Amino acid sequence: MTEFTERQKEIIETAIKLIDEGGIQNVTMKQIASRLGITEPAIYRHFASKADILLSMLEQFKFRSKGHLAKARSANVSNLQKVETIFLEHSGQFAERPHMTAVVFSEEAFQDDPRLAEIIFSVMNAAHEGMAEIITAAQQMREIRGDIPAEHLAITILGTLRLLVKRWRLSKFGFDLRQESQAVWQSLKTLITSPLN
Amino acid sequence: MTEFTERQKEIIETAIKLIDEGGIQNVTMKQIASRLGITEPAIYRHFASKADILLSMLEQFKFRSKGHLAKARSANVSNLQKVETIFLEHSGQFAERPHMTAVVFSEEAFQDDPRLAEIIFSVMNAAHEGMAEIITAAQQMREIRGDIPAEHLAITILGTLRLLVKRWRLSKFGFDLRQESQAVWQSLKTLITSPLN
Amino acid sequence: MTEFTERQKEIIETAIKLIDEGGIQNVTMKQIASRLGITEPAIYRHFASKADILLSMLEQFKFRSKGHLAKARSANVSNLQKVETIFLEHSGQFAERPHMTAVVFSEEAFQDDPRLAEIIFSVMNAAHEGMAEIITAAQQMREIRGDIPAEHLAITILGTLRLLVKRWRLSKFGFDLRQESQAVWQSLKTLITSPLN
Amino acid sequence: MTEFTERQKEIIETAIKLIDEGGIQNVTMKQIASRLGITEPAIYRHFASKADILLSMLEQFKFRSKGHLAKARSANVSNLQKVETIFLEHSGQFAERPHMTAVVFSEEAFQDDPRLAEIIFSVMNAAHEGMAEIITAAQQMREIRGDIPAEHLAITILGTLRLLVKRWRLSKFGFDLRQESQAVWQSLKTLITSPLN
DNA sequence: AATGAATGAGGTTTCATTCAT
DNA sequence: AATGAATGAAACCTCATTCAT
Repeated sequence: MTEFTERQKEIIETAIKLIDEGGIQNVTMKQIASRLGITEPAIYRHFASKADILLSMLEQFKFRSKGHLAKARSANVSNLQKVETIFLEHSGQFAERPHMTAVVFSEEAFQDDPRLAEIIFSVMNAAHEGMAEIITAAQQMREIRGDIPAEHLAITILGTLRLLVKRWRLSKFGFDLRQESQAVWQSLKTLITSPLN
Repeated sequence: MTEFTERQKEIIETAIKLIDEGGIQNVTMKQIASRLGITEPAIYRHFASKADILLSMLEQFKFRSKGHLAKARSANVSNLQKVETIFLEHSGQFAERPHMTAVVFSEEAFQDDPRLAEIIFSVMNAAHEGMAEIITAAQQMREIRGDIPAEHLAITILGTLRLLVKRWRLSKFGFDLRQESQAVWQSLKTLITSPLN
Repeated sequence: MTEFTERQKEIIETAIKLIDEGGIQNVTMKQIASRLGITEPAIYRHFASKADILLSMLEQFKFRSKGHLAKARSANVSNLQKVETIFLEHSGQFAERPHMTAVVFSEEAFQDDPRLAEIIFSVMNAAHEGMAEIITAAQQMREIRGDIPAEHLAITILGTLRLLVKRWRLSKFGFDLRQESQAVWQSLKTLITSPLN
Repeated sequence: MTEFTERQKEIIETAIKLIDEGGIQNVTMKQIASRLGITEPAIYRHFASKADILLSMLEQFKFRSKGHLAKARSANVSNLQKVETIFLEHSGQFAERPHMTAVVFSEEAFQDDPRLAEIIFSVMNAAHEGMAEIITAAQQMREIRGDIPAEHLAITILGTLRLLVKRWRLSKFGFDLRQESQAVWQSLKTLITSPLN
């Protein structure tokens, strides 16, 4: 939605990297400035405040997440495949930008600022609701087993994804996330499709 | 393991509450002191540093987690029931001490201190390995379906638990965690036990 | 004296308004620029420095004050009427440009810059001396009572004017300054003309 | 009313001196600290914020002003003498603490902060109303001429006092304020007592 | 076991100003 | 005549910690 200037993108990117390296506490105006080779006040030409930087960062993340979800939903494939797409594209997004995992799991640190907390909340909710909806449809089409509430399956699938990414991060990106996601997805698929009854 | 004095327990408890209320950034010596009605230097009579407080907090958490795991494993019940016990007791532990959920999800904030990060890592690992081990045994006893790697099932079960607790927290403890855990567990059980083939 | 370009006049006017709204501390290059819809560096095309803006503002004020004083003195009327003219024209000047009252009462804020302080000092002195001179003449002509030093009467008259304007300002311009000045002047006139002895 | 510790008194005193020397803009935490030979953070042990320092300063001033007014009013003397007492004690207060004049005339700079502005406003109002009340009583007792509204006389007397003090300050305390106040008061007394009619 | 006073390091932000364009 | 990007200095304030008592 919002357009960012080159410098703004650089600043956001730097903030993400800093979170990755040392958590939210590591994101200081001084650090951002020194990484970009400018002084602290210079940052204020591009963002009104530090909170604005984080806000923009999360909004960008929200925007992308929404995009992935919308794309998956509108695809002309079976509902089961939509679930697969969401699962794999989501993990693919992280595989591409490993730093970003730090942001997602720093959620708790954003609970401080209501505006930031709201974004986190809405992203999680959108993912959950979107997923539950597709699963419900899949169950009606008998693509996914119907003996388990869609809500529960949504939690299970997203929870699995999250923990997988978290473990990848804790291992310091020590395995191939894409490959592992594929394997885990096969297991999830087996779980949720049999028995079809 | 380690014994704590009354004051130390109070301090740790206060730190947990502060994390709950405003994240790690909310945990300052000033806040802790004012909550306990003492001055900041007084805290140093009980802990050598702030890091030590957090360390003790996490060690306590680790100690309890280990206890639950060990208890579940040594119980004289089926392996499937052991998994159930771990799942339900874990969520029960959170239901009893809602503040604690904040600590678990603040993991990321501990990553900059190697000692703290290590504890987080080992708790998560122990849970994962313990779970995988029990699942493997269950699969051999044909209590849990064998067509899916135990590793994946462990991630799915623990991931589901984590996300459920996270959602409980985000909802500001707006639903009955114990009840919901029971329901979700029934779904998980259905998923992992059928088809037995 | 000095001629100002249109932009310069706008800048000075804006500075006055800003002082009115939030005191001297509110006068920043950023504020001035944003009010005029230009950028900060643009201001430097019109004034060499911020101090120069304030200096021009005060010089303009000094110029006008001098004008009023000179006009009153050269008028072909009684000395008492000259005093009246100064009193009423001065308050009329404020009634017309209420913002300006803020500048007069921010005098103190100008004391750290010697150039600014000098202007304030000379304006006040000119008013005082001019007033005292006219009063002395009036006393010689027996238009104003002679039992009180002209110096003291000057302080009383100017002090009354100042406090009246100050009260008008504190009341947020809540009464009609012109009308009130007329009334107060009648009282002052009564005070200084009787007994003539 | 409020009791201050020794350090708090020192800090307030330092702030007053700093205002005296370079206006409100000169009052910085760094300046205060360096004058007291301590570091900036140390100040925060004694006052929660810079605004609190100024607030305390003004409250102290308000407290003293109220005291002088109350004392004058309750004295067992004629109303005219009460007016005299207020006039002379007020100027005496300044003569004793010349720095304080800077604070009074920096009023405008306090308009920024509503809490500070409120104090200034209430001090001025109390002085005005107290004065007007006493003058009214004096007029009823025929101690002060009755042909002029008490309100106007109050403005004239207080305005004279203010301008006198202001001139003393602008002259860099170049004359004896007490002596001059005495002289000016004699003039004022002559003005407001004759003719008694 | 606790306090009062203080500190060094560092946080975010604002300010007047400069410079290349 | 004006802008976009930047800067050095300085503002207020917070943090974990220390030390004498």
